[in-house]
Amino acid sequence: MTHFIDVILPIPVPNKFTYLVSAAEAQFLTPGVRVSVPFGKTKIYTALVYQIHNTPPEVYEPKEIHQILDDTPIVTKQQLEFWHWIASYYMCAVGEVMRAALPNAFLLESETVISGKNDVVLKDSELKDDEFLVYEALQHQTSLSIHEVSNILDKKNVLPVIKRLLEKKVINVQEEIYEKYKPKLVRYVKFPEEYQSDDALKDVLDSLSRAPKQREVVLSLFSLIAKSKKPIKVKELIKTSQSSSAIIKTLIDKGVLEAYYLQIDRVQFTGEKSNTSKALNTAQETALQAIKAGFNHHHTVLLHGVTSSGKTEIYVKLIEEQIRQGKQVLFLVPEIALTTQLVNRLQDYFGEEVAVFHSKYSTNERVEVWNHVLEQSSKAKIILGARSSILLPFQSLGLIIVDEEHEQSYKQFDPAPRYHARDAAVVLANQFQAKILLGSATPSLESYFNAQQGKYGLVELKTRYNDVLMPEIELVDIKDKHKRKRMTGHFSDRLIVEMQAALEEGFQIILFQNRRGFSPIVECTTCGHSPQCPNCDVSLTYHRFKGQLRCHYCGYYSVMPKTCDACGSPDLDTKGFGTEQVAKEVSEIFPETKVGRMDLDTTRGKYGYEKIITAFEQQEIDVLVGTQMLTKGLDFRNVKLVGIMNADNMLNFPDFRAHERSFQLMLQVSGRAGRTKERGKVLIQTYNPYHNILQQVSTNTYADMFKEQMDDRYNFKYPPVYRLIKITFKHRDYNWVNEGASWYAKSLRMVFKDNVLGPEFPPVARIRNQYIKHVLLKIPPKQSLAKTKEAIVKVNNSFMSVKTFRSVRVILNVDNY
DNA sequence: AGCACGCCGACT
DNA sequence: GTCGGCGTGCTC
Repeated sequence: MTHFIDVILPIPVPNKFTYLVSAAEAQFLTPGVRVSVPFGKTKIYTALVYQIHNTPPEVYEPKEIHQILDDTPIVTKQQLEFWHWIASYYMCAVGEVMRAALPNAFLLESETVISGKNDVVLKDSELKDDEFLVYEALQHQTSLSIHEVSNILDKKNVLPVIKRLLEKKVINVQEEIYEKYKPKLVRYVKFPEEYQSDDALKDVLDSLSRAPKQREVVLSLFSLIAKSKKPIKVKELIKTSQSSSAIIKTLIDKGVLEAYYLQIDRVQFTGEKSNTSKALNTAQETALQAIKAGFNHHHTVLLHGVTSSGKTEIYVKLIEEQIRQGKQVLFLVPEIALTTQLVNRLQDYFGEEVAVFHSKYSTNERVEVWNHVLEQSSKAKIILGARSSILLPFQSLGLIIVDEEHEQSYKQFDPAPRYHARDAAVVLANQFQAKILLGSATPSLESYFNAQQGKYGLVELKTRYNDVLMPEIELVDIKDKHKRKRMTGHFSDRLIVEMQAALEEGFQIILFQNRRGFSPIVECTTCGHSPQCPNCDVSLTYHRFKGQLRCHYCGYYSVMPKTCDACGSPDLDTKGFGTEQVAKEVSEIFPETKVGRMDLDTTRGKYGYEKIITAFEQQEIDVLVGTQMLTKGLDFRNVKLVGIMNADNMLNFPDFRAHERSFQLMLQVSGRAGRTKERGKVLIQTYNPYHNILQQVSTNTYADMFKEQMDDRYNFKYPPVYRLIKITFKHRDYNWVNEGASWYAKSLRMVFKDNVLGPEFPPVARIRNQYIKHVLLKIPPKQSLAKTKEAIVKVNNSFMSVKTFRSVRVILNVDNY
């Protein structure tokens, strides 16, 4: 009988691929094991075994696999099932989910390597210049990668040269694959067997009598060993004996010392765990009991707890319970880089049982966390991570916590799979029969709606921890202030007075402006021209610090012109304002204060963000100006005043969730004020203080906001009432995008009638020289999702079979909000 | 996604 | 006349 395996390849094609295996291989292989397989004419790819069977494919001759890469599965059955759910729900290929899930180091790639044949002797004249260079290089090196060849020849396309060399039988070509994960090894030293007795040691010391430094090292090692049984690191020995690695090397070469290596984890927890979690106050205890009760009827419970109500302590209690039962816990956070404080707190309670996982980790670090989770190691009982951590190989998941569940960053936008980690986590939890808790001070409408519909349990926590009062929120009418000339730059007299007071009392201030840069656009006062990005349809943003105009979409920049490009007039005006300008104005109004800025520009480096946070925590900064980064669950003790510079630009954003978002953003920023005894104050500057959302923010009435927004969503058929799928078309050619999108929309309309919106150009219709058009599909509450997606796939297939449209990129985005 | 194959302009 | 550019189509 012949044996075959179906494998998943990490590429965006919908189908699986079938390979031929021997009986022995079939016996050995299980789903979830990696194999390397030949694919296409030359390449070798890493594939994942999906199933083993005996049905030969009908229309093609399968290839044999290249090699088996694992003894045991690195991906669990549950993961494979979950991947398929993601692929089908979010309309992408399983291969794309695989690519997103597996740490890069698991995906071995082949590299074409060429080597010289030593028996050929050629006359120079037989080779062209390029060929000769390669030939010569191979006389010195045994092998060269394609990349190295291209460096030698200093050009991109070297394949023709290699082809010619191959034809002239000067070289051999082969594909090499290599393991990417490298365990981290640390060098240790010990005395070799023969020197371990005291007598032998004495001899050694005598022999080193004329090498005092070396003698010193031997004595140091001896005393270190006497002190503890632990292995001695080379580093440690160098330090205690005050020697150098050269001296140690000499001793090792002499055979007096012996070096050996041990594998260690890259990510290690070094602190102490305090072992006891904090006792809960009455409100928290009530909430905890309510959550537990909720779990009796629902898999999912939504915890709506106001800012600084102590949600984390409740989470900790729930986690403890799961750990006691030997279960794994997944703690999802919006962006891990912004939650250093939370990591520290959890490690205080759980020590090394907490594993952190996020995209900024190096690929080797990710492999280690992956393996810990897979092996149910004690080092990964609690996984704290950003959205991609739902893709880890859990074995015994008992609880998922989704903190700040309203956060947008749970939704993946650009490469597929475009999944929403919160929603996918609900499915994942169900798969494990685990519980899932969604927590937020400002729940998303969809979660609150689900709770109201009885799909989720709901627990509300309305008092702040330690009975701190909610901050007092004041709306400042800047239209009126402008009229009465009470504005200094972008600061109203009210804001200045409050800032003055807070600074005098020694408190810190946070100013929120949801726009980076100095001022968004530059405009010529004579002709009205403003400089545009050459690659995108946007005006460039002025960044004063570097004297640059920059594009926030593609990264293009140019120097700030002295005169208008269009008419040559020197009168260039700046319109609107960003964080940089706010910071500058603060230093002008309060010259004595130290101002810090937190936005994408200032937090770019790996630790850029932490530096600013620490500086603010240690009160080296008095006033912190920032974008929405400021809202991410930071806990600053000494902030009394929060100023929102301009509420209107958020409210007027063209998106059906602009109001919901503004409410969330403003309340989250407000929550940064007055986290200790002193009651905090929030000033919101706006042109329209009578806007309902602002009223709801100022009275902190989530219920009103929810009711009013839900009315809109019913009326205008938006989520959570209707579901949305956004279809994006991209191409370099304007006409192709137009025609493609229209054709597609027309086909969809045949099935879905009025529930198809567009095609429409987005506000920025060209990014990186690609034109963009959107079609939006609204799905009524009772319409089957599966059927809808089938119909879309059908339309998509006929679209792809039209030759002229094929090069238009089509992106399907399910739940694109 | 790669990557090979295949068709057109700017250079020896 | 070739080299090298990029546009199309397939991969078990």
